[in-house]
Amino acid sequence: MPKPASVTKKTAVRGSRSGRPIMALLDLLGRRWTLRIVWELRDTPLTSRALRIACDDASPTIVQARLSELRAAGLVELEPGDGYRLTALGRELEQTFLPLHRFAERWSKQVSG
Amino acid sequence: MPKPASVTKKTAVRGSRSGRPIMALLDLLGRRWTLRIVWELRDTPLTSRALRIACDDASPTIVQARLSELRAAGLVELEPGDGYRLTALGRELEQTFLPLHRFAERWSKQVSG
DNA sequence: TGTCTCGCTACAAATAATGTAGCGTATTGC
DNA sequence: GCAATACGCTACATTATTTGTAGCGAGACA
Repeated sequence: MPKPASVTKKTAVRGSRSGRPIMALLDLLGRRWTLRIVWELRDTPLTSRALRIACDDASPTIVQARLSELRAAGLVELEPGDGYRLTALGRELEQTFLPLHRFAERWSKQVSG
Repeated sequence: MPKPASVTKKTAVRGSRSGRPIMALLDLLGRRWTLRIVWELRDTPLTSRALRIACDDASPTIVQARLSELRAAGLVELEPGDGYRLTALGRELEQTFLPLHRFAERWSKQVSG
C-alpha cells in the first residue's frame, strides 16, 4: 500500500499529507530520541558525542539521523567548535515545552500513587 | 531511586533509568503516533477505529499498543460506548501542547520560505 | 610523529511498525 | 431468532527503523 511520494521520501515527515504543519511537526517530534535531543540542548550546546552520552548512550546512527532532521527543520544548528545548539526557532519550540517539566512531576506522582 | 513499577518495567519508558519523570515522559511521548493520538483526542473522544482513521489509517496494532501505554500512563481512558478520551491528567498534558499549534504555523512558514 | 576529539558513516543483528485479516462480544433491525 | 454491523483487540508475515560496534577522514595539540 504505497504512500504518496512526498510521504515516502526519506526526508519527509509522516502525516504531512494533509499539509497541516502541526501534523508534520508532531511527526517530526514523535520520532525516537527527537524530543529528548531537543530537551538535552535546552540550555547548552553539546557536541555530537556529549549529546549521545546525555541521551543514555544512544547509538550514533540515530543521533546523527535525528540531528540531520532537526537541522533540516531549522530547529538545530551546528556551531563549529561549539557543537550542536538550538536555533532561535528551536528555542521557541523548547519554550513551548517548558511546562512539560512541571507536568512530568505531577504526572509521575499521580501515576505511581 | 527506582521509579514505580509501571515506569520501570518492560512496558515502561526508555530513558527512565535516571528516575527523572521528564525523561520517562519524553520517552513515552517520543514513540511513533503517541503525540498524534493525544492530539486527535484533544477535544473529542474517538472510538479506536475512528482514531485509526484520524491518524492517517495507522495500523490497529500500533494504535492499540499506544493506547495501552497511554492508559497505563493515566493519560487516556476508555469510556465504554463513547470511545477513548483524555483523562483529566491527559487534558493537562494536552494544555501544554496548545502553543504547539501556533508554533507549527510559524515553523512551517520559516522553513519553507 | 602519535594521540586526542570532532562529525559522521557502515553494517549486521535486534526491535518496532505496517498492512491485512479476523476473533469474540455487543447492539441494532428485521 | 438471525443476519448485519460496529466495537475493542489480536495474529502474523512483511517491511522499516533502531541498536551496537567499529571505524573513517579532518583538525588540534604536543
